Amino acid sequence: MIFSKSFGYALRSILYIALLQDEDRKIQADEVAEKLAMPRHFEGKILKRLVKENLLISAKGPHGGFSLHPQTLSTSIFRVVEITDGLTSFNNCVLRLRECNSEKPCPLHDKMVEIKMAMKDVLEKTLISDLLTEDKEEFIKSICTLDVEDLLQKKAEISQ
Amino acid sequence: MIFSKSFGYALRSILYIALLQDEDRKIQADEVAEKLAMPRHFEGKILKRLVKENLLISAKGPHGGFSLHPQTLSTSIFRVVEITDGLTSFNNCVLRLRECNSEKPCPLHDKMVEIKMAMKDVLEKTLISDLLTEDKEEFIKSICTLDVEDLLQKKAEISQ
DNA sequence: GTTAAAAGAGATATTTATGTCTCTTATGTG
DNA sequence: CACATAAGAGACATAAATATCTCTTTTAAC
Repeated sequence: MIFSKSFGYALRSILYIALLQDEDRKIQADEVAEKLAMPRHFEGKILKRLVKENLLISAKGPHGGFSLHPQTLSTSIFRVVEITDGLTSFNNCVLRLRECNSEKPCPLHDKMVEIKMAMKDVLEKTLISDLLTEDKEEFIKSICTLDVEDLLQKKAEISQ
Repeated sequence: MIFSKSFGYALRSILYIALLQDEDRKIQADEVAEKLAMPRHFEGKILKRLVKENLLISAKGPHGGFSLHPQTLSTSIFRVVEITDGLTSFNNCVLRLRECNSEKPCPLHDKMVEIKMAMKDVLEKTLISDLLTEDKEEFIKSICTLDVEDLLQKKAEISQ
């Protein structure tokens, strides 16, 4: 796969929190894990990392949980890839040759530079905010495996 | 990484064999492994697979070894990726959501289709023959970690 | 047909990514 | 301050990719 499974977990978590957070309500790791069908503690580590990287803000204790860092909506997908997968895909030779560069290119070098640049370009230009849509219900369906009705209802209950 | 380590081994092996094979001389797995610094038996499995997929031809016994299947020069890199890595990168959602498609797209779907198509296009249009150059010596340097002089000399000794 | 060379095949080992479990730390609330 | 809640952290487990080892099969050459 192009990106790790962790990347999928990270991005979906961010989007879920972006959509369902509220001034009155932070999102708990338990909820994210359950609603998005992720392994609870594995996801916990990813969220921790996202906090460390200033994409999320966390709060311990009762009514604690996660919320988006203010600047996260204008953060690129490329940044998320960087955090979960690192930049080796973009910086290193696909044939994994140490001495491959524009001076001493491997046979695939030029073709791959073309592909990588195109990919990087799309990822850098796509912001978290670009991925959110108006239709919350449809959106949540698109990143959840579970039914969404009780979920939106739950949010309504809490935020009122 | 975009492609597996196996892909690198496979492609480099094919290119090495393409370059150094001769009507008089097949290339042994031992030689490929040594010259391209690959783990001998892991590479053996990859070569076996390439034989099964009709990219290489093998011969057992003394003076046996591997040679290119006639059509391999006009085979695309995409085919090699398909053999070593499968097509999941191209066919599946990067967020690994089962129900992601053009009807019910995940938030990244359209962007990724764009990226994947661009990548697939380059890979399909790039043939093994496109990667080979006239300058054999430089070429071998570009896919080997070792010095090439004694290697070309060896070939000269054998093929005369 | 014996022998040596080389691929093929299967068992096992290691590494990396992913997943689970348990305990600790911090904090809001009564 | 006591307590419950939720994140954080570290030990341990499993799965998948990569790597190694040993044995078997095929075949050319004598």
